[in-house]
Amino acid sequence: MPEIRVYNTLSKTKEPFAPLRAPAVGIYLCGPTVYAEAHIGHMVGPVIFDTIKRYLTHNGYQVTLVVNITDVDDKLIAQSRKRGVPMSQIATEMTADYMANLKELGVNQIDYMPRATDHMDDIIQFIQCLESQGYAYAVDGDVFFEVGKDKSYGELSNRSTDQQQGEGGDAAARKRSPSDFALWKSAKADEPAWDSPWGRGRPGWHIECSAMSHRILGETFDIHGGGLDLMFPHHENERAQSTCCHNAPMVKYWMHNGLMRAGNKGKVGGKNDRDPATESVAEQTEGKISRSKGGGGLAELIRRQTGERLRFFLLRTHYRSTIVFNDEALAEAGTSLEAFYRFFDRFEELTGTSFYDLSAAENREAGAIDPAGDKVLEEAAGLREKYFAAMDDDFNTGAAISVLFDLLRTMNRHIDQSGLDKNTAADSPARATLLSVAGVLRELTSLLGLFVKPVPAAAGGDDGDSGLSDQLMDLLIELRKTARQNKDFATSDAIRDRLAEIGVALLDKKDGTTWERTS
RNA sequence: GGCGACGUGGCCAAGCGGCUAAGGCAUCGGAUUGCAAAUCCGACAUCCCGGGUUCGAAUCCCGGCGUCGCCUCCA
Repeated sequence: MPEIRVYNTLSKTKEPFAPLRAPAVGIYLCGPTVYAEAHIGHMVGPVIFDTIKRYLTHNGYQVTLVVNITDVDDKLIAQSRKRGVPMSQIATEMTADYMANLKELGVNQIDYMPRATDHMDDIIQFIQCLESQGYAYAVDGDVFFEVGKDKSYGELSNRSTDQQQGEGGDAAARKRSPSDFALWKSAKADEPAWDSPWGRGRPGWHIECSAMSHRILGETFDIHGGGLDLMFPHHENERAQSTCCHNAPMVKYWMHNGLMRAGNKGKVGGKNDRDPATESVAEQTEGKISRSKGGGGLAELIRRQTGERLRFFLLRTHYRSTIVFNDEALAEAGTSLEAFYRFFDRFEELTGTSFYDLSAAENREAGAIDPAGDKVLEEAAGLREKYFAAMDDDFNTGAAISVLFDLLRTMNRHIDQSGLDKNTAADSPARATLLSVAGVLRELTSLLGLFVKPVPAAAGGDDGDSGLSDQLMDLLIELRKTARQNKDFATSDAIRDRLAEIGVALLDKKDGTTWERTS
């Protein structure tokens, strides 16, 4: 098995990936607290871990990926009051929004999405486990974790306990130390509540992750992921809870993805002439993206940009680095994606087969190709190696994607140089070579969750009269063809220019002219 | 104040001590095309600054400057 290396936040180094119970791998990714619509930043973790699971699976591992939904929390209660609807309704709505966004981005590798409210028994048992071992104490219906009892507390986020502020408010008086945090919060009269040994109440923020990861993945599991902003206090507290309850390490590898930032890098013309009415959310709020700053509306963003473009945009950069997000950057990602779509068209024209219908290799070994002296295949085999080397190295999707472009060039060059066209014999070696290399591209892009299905036709379609548009276009192309044959280029160019003005591009190719919408 | 990340061509972005510093966007040449588009070929960086370690550093260390994040809710 090839060596995969993973950056572990706990050790601050890349470590060889050696799962506890290979080939089984357990991954727990912190999902959202569902009190508001998701924003683009919420997708970074799901996309990278979806990709990581695809990659590990391809390498022979059997991965269980868990993404939790935290559906009970102070913010949900606040939202519930504000809107005058039950907390559960808000949770249901926002969970649906989150899942719809995941689907649009091609995130389909998640095995479990446990909800905190479905695991109250596990949560209560977990707190009892801590209480019985002296790590937790109850005061007037609240239960707190005593941070001072955990000697390894702070190791993950690299802080000492005397730096901790801990939550203030009315709970402060009941805590033994300011850095202690709530495991269970007693409920006020109008708050959602569950019965517990300490009275009616609800879980604190971190305990649901400890309880649910334990329930599904066990006391110690392989990978725990989440955004960098969760490292403290969330993950530090989770780790303390789980480690103390089980007297065993919680996680072998802690992986944290970088955060996304909104910004105007180009800023030609400065900020003054921006029109808030037409700007995206990202442009309006420079700096950190968060719900409290108005982030959100991801569904709308997806509608404008397509999920694939967003996924590609996220994968272009290494998962641990900060991504500056704005419409220009997204547009650039879209532009570079076009080269693939054009190739897919070209491929289909030449082979009569849709790239999307090619089947990806089952696993890493099965995908290997035998060049048998073919220069083009040798090149492709080398590029495939390069791709895997990049992915083996802490899932370097950015470097891996560069290989995709190399592969594209290899194939286009091969088509150009071999003179392949749609009349080439089906059993010609040049065709076979193209199909082999395309097979590699299919394998490598599937691993990134890219190009799994054709992009929907350009927005603003023809609705009812698409048949008519096609017929009109056929007519215009026919007329222009005649003009060109008569060397009447003034007419042929006029047709093309006028069509361009109304958003239709004509593309003259070897064996005919095609058209497409440009706006 | 404490902790941490980052600074690579016009822009984005790989690189983790040693091949000619990936790839994308943009730009400029060339092939191809009636002209375009697409495609292919080629051009375009010594890596924020200053020291140091080393036979050798974009890559390690120290010191600056700059940007950003966490320390309170946050993917």
